[in-house]
Amino acid sequence: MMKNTRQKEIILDAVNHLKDHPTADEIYLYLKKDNPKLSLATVYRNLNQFATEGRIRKVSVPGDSERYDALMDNHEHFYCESCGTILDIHINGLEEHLLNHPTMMVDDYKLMLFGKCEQCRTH
Amino acid sequence: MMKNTRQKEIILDAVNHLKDHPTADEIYLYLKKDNPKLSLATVYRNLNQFATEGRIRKVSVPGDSERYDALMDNHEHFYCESCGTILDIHINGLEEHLLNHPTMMVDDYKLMLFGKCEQCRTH
DNA sequence: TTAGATGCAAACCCTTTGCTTGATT
DNA sequence: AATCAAGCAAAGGGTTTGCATCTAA
Repeated sequence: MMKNTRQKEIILDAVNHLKDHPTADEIYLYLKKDNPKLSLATVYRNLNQFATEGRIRKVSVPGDSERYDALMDNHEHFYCESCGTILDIHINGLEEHLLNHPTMMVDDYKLMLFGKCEQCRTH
Repeated sequence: MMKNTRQKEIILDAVNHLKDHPTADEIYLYLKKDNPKLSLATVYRNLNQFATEGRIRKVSVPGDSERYDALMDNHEHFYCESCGTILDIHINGLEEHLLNHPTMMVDDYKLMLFGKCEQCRTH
């Protein structure tokens, strides 16, 4: 069975606190400041464990590091091609649209939308 | 300007011929049989070039190698979690659904559907 | 006390790059 | 002849793993 460690606690807190879909390395650097002995391997191991347990989610950006998201409700991701920000967005009726394929039994999906965010479009 | 080489020709042919969304390495091994001097770097370089030119498409599977697809029409991908096969599928009205977000200007998207394919469900 | 977690460094895997040689235009 | 591409090997970057030590239960 799983043990509760200080590392697990601060890593999960960090994903919750850094709401911008951080990479493992960003989480590591963020925590390293106050926890100088923390190791990157521990960050990876725990993120993987949390993801397996369904406590957080991985967000893949093609050709880039894996990112982590503590928001577990139903939402999509928008990747801004100018500034690299990942925004959470909602698309009405998408889940039903995707899971109700006539012949395929789809039980999950990963979607990434691309474009320029509001900020980058107007500045 | 770009030069026409035998390597470019056979690599593009291979992606067209191997319709199962092969990885760079699979393409390399497939071609290596008849072209023993072919190098993996050449395969990668040309696949990237073709993708940039819009002649083929990259298909990302989270946590796996990049795959390549010569089919350029509008379709989605279904990843079978049992056998690893990637199937081409069509989802009616999806493009409009995704590109017509009320506030975001979405100009592209990547979608991967997950489940078990017909084969794996019935055997 | 002991199973499980951490830290560290090394290993891994996929992909890209530097450089010399080779081929196309 | 000039330029671009190929081949090879080495480097790169992100992620995982082996192992000794440490810590929660």
